[in-house]
Amino acid sequence: MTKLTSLKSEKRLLDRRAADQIRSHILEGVLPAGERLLETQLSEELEVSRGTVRSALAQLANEGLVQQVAFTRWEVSGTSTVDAWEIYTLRGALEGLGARLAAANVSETDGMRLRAIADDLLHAIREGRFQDATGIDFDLHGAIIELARHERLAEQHRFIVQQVRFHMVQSGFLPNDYEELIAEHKALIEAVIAGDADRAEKLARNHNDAEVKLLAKLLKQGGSAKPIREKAS
Amino acid sequence: MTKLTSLKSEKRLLDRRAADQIRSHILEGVLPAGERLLETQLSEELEVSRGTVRSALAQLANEGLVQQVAFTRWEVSGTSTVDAWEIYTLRGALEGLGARLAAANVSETDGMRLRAIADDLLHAIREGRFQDATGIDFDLHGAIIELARHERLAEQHRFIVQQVRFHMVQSGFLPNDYEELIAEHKALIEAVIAGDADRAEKLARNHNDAEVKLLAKLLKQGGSAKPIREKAS
DNA sequence: TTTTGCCTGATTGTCAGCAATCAGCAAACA
DNA sequence: TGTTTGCTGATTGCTGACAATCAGGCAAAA
Repeated sequence: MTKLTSLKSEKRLLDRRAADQIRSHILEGVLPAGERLLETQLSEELEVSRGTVRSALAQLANEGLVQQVAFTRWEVSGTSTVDAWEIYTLRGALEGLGARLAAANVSETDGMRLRAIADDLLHAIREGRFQDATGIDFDLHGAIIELARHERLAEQHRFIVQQVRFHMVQSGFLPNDYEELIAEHKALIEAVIAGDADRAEKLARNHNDAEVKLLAKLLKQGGSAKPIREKAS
Repeated sequence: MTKLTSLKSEKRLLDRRAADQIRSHILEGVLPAGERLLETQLSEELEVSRGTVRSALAQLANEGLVQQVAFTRWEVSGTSTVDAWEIYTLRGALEGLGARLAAANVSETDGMRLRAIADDLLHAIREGRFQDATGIDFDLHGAIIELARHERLAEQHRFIVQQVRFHMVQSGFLPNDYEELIAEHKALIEAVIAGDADRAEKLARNHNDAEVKLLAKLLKQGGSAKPIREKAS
């Protein structure tokens, strides 16, 4: 007899599924920043009522992917340089805590798992599959956070990773030095596996430093609050 | 002609106001953990439709104050020792980042403002107004976060502070050494004012250490997942 | 006595329609 | 010609009613 699994997760409610679909479209760049979202139109396309769409949009607003102007409009949010700076600094703090806790919890099988993911990442980069590499990168950080066994931290981390993806889609941002990326990851997971909490935290926090410093520099220069177009044509 | 002010903030939408009311009741302990919430009953008491109540409950679920079992029930969430450990560790990480950034931004007037709030706190404690003191304590930490000029951090901080309040209400927790509390606050704000980012971060992170260590100890001993009653009588 | 199946009242999930509000345009006016 | 004012179509906010689902009780079968 194969292991049975709860059906609860399958039987997702309509509003959740509607949110899933709209979210995918946003994170794949089909719906660009500033794009207006009409409740009626969405309800027709998704074949659900307007109330259900409203509930879905409210969820996405909580995730920061859309924003509403009361009585007027829903639109896809835009991410500015300031937003990017916020996202990466917050990510550093969260992953720092995660790495610290992970180092305290890590088992031998956990360590093997981390090394396996890092290996996948290495291969993806070596073979030029950069799209895959980005996904595996997130997986690796997610795996470390999982080891922290901290539900709220995991929740916040999922949120911030989604924000990172959101910003990457909108800005077309990609890592520019894959060799350094690999080296940093290797050092981080080895520190976690060694149980060196201080070092693991420091490495996790510094992992985004290149981006944060670049963004801070941009802010000092231009201070352009919202370079991404705010209104759809 | 007196200065006019925007009505936008007043004219809050019905579902937001409904959420505000229910939230107050929960955070004041009127609605204890595990208390069942009926959409129909709430809609009658608040004199709004069930749909509006649903929207309000969805917001509170996002804030972690209530939880729903699909097709079955809404209830006020309970906070366990594990939850408390999560809340305080997360708080440390967030306030650490906040203090670091605040130290980089702080102006002279900011410093005076912080010292004034710390003074209020001192007086409240000396005069035995411990209820007020708790509020001023949160204000002080909020003021530091504000100096970080980091909208997402501020948002997360508001969330985690609400969780702290939620847990305090449910567990009846209160600080036990006010003298140490005062000393720690004083050291923290002086480090921020001095612009010593490293020290400010360290102090902010260690501020919760006493609680975190106590909670970690409790977890190692009992490991009671959910001591707060799960179901209402 | 225990298990199984069914039924029922209660509660949540979804829908379609009415009410409130707004942005933009056009007419009236200075 | 530039500005104000009132109108209008479009869109969101809210409501009441119907559909889907569930927990618990009761009775028949094992």
